[in-house]
Formats: sequence, C-alpha cells, structure tokens
Amino acid sequence: MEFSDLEKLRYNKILSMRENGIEPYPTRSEVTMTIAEAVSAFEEAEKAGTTEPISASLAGRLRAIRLMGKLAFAHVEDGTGRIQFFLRVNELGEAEMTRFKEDFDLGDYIQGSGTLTRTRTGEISLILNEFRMLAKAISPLPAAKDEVVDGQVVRHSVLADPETRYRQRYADLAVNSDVRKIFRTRAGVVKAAREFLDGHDFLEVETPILQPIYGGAAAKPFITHHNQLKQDLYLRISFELYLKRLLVGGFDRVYEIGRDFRNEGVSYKHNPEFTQLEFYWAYADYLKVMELTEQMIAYVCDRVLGTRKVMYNGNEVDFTPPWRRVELRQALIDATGIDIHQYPDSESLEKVMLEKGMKFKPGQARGKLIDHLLSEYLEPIFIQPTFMYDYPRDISPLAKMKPGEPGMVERFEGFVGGMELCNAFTELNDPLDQEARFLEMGREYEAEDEERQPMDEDYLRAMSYGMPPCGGFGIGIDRLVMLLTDRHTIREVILFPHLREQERESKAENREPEK
RNA sequence: GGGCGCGUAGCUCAAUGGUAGAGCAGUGGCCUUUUAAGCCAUUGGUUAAGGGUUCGAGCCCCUUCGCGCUCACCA
Repeated sequence: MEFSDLEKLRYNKILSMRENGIEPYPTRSEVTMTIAEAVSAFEEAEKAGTTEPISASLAGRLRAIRLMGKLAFAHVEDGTGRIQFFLRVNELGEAEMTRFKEDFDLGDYIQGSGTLTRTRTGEISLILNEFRMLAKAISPLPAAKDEVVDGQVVRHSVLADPETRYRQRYADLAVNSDVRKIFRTRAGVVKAAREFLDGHDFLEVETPILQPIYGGAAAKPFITHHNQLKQDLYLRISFELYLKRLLVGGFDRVYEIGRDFRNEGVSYKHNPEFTQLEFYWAYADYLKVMELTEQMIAYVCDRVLGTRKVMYNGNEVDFTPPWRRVELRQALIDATGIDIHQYPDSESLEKVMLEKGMKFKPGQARGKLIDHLLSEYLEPIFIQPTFMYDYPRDISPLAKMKPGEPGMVERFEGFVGGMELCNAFTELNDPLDQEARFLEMGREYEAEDEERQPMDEDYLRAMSYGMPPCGGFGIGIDRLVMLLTDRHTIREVILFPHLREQERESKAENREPEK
C-alpha cells in the first residue's frame, strides 16, 4: 500500500502502539449492547426514576473528537445510532488521557466502557472508565460534520463528488447517513414485496442467469462463455420464459426477485444490471394482475414508509389504489391526435407522424413507432400512478390476444413519476400462436438487430404440453426505490453502480492489443 | 456513439493570462461540560494526464482519461 502524508502519520501510530504492547486490530470486542439500546435503556430508566447507574460497553466509529485539556468528548457511531463518549482525567488518569489523544483519530473504531449519564448540556453520554482501540483507520474519512439546527441535522463538507461517492461507496456510506437510509429502504422494499407475495401463496424460485437462448424482452444481451462446454451463454434479460415453464410444471403461482442484464446505454433510469421482480399467476388475467399490483405497491408503501403518499421530484405521488387506468389508443389520441387503429401499417403511421412534424428514425416496424410515440408523448406525462392498457400485438409477442380485437393484446404498463415502472399481460399460452409471433418478430426486425427475439424451441415445446391461462408481471425494483426515496437517478439506489474503468498503468500494460 | 459542461490540498470550494488561496481535516500549543467547540501557531499542491501558444498558462488551443447533463439507443 502507498500512503499519503496523512496516512503515514496514522500508520506510524500503529507501529508505536504495537511497540507499547497495544494491538490496534484486536480479534475480539466486548460490546454489551448497541448504541441505540443504550440510549433507550437510559431514557427508560430516567422515565422510571431509577437511580441505579447503567453500565455499558459500547463500540463504534469515532466521528468527532473535542479535546478540552483534561477532558474530552467524542461522538461514536455504530449501525444503530450515535452517542457521546465523555473522557475525563478523574476516571481515566493522566496516562490514559494521553493515550487517547495520541492513539486515536477520526474514523477509528473504539470500544468504551463506563456508565451512562447526561452531561450538563443534557446529552446522553457514556462516562468512560476504560477504552480500547478496536480497529485503526489509516485513511482519513472525508471530512463531514453534522450540526443540529432546530432538530434538523445540517451536514457540512459532505462527500459530494458523485464519482468518488460511487467508486468508493464505502466512504460515501460511512459519512453520509442519508445514503445508508436509502439502502435500508431498498432492503425494506424487497422484503415487503416478498412478504406480500408469500402471503398470496406465491412460491419464490430461482431460474438460470446463464442462458443458452435469451428472451422475454427486447434487449441486447451480454455474452459470456463456458470454457469446458465450449458454449456461449447469455446473461438473462428477463426471467419470463423460465418462470412460465414452471407453470407448465404445475407451480401455479411463482415469483423471482433477481438481476437482469441488458447491454444497452446507461441513463438516469437505466443501469446495465438491475433488479427485477416477476410473478406469474395461473387462472388470472391482466385485470386481476392490475389489482394485485396496486395492492402490492400499497403494501410496500405501508410497510416501508408508513404512508402511501410520497414526494417525488417536487410532486406528491399517491399510491393509494385504485390507480388511474387509461387505454393506450385513447391516451395516444389525447396526447398526439393520432389514432393508431387508423394506421395499420408502418408506412401510413410514419406518414401521419411526419405530417405532425414528429422526429423519429424512419424505416422502423410499426410496433417500434408506437413504442416511440408512447415513450415520447405518454410516459413523461404520467406522474400519478397510471395503468395504460391494451397494446398492439406487434410490440407484445408474449401477450395474449384481446378477444374480439385481433390487433390488440391484453397488456398493461404502470407509469409513475414519468417513468415506466412495471409491465404485465395475460400470457400467451397457445403454442401455435406463439410460434407465429416468434416468426413474425424475426421478419419485422432487421437481421442484424440484436433485439430480435431468437426462436426458443424448448419454450414452444413447454407451451405445447399446456400452460394454464395466467397473468404475468414484472417490475423494476430500482425504479420503485427511486420513487420511494425521491432519488432522480438510478445510480443513487444501486450500491455499486457501473462506472467506466479507470485507466491504470498496470492495466495498460496488460491490455490485449487492439484488433 | 454525438453535443454541451466539469476536473484546483484528504473533503467542500475560491483564484482578469501575472507570487495557487480559504474553511474543515491534519500537526504543535492553551483549555475540567463540549457538541460544526473555541483561541494561537502551522504543514499540506506535478491545478486529472500529455502536448502547444505566450515573456508568463489553473485560466487560451489540441489530444487522452474520468465524471455530469443531454441526444441517440433503451416493447
């Protein structure tokens, strides 16, 4: 390791501590309770009027040190909270006071034992009888100080540079408690969704991430290789085709929460890997799925936030069911004046779009044009939770026909905060229709279009054994967490978002020659 | 991939083309109830990297790297 000047000073303390017989990285600690437990134990004793002093051994990271000559105050933080350590020469003696001043720096892990009290200014504190180094920090944490103004924590000199925050997320988390809160919320969201689905008799399953044939969405895959099998494999872009095979196998209600990988551009709502929740529900259809979706999100809000109303990007978003429902065709008429039913092929649709002065890439399939209209003119305007339903069949190759409307399928997408949040349909279970759709997709997309859905023969075989009628659903967990934490970029809700690799000299030497 | 912007001390930020600075952190002092503790003193820079213009470049030009915004892409 190479040390900066600041780090060398701390490293030298490690050496001198060891010379004095003190291990700066002891193997064990003797903590009797968490900081939060200590604080509430003291408050309860106070309320009960107990006079017996409470002893405790607490540990955490040193976040502030205030030396006052013969006494010292320190703020110590563990995963549950923060407390003040009160060090005084009366209890510790001159030698120990000197040891504290010489050995300890901000960021070190300290264990302190003593009794709980309130200081003159009323702060709950641990008066130390003894203390010990638990782990020496060599690198100084980014300087950050908290000030409490009217009960609100005001932060000073926080680590703010996004690049450093994402590349060194550990430092970001260590000094920015609001960032830790995002990921507690995130864990709560996943847990609550799981509770909800378990409570509705869904079975959680795990399906392959490495897939010989990718499918279930229109996206470019990552390709990897199995050496021994001499076989290329794809990282999954969705769980859909495997989960529906399980319905064929007799599991009527299944769900999976996991990672999808899409080899596409990054943006404020796209990360190359993202967390998806999909469920499939036998004997249900997209209308039932719509209702379950509202209930699930409301349940998650209740459990995680205790409210169904959240502020997102300056707007109050209300997740209380029922969500607004709008038909895609009508929504497009309202927003653009174009009735897609009157333009049954890409040529006529392109023509009217040109007449309206819309910008788009010419020569696309009709489905892609409609999708363009949708994401350009509809997605951004749906701030309140909205289900848009009944999609053209040519952009929904896995969804079932809407009875009596041959060009349409039973599909809906949920939009919130101007983002697509979830996608669901009544699943296509007719193997012959499914085969025809795969073939159609193959024709309509350019041969070199990597989003083209490859024909999945085994999936068709599964369908041919018979799959019960069912509704299927997928939701982007990252985006849901964005909405519930009022974060406006997906990187804020992913612990280690993908960043470009930094150029390194050693790396440059090892790099394979350019082709 | 295109366009625009940014990169200065460990952190947050200053600096008309003319001696690179402040606060916090650090270091040395003083201080027995502080809490962004305070007071005195003080260290710290290849201004992302490389090249160019200029008497002189953090600032102007070029290249590269990284980040951000945006467009494209993204059922």
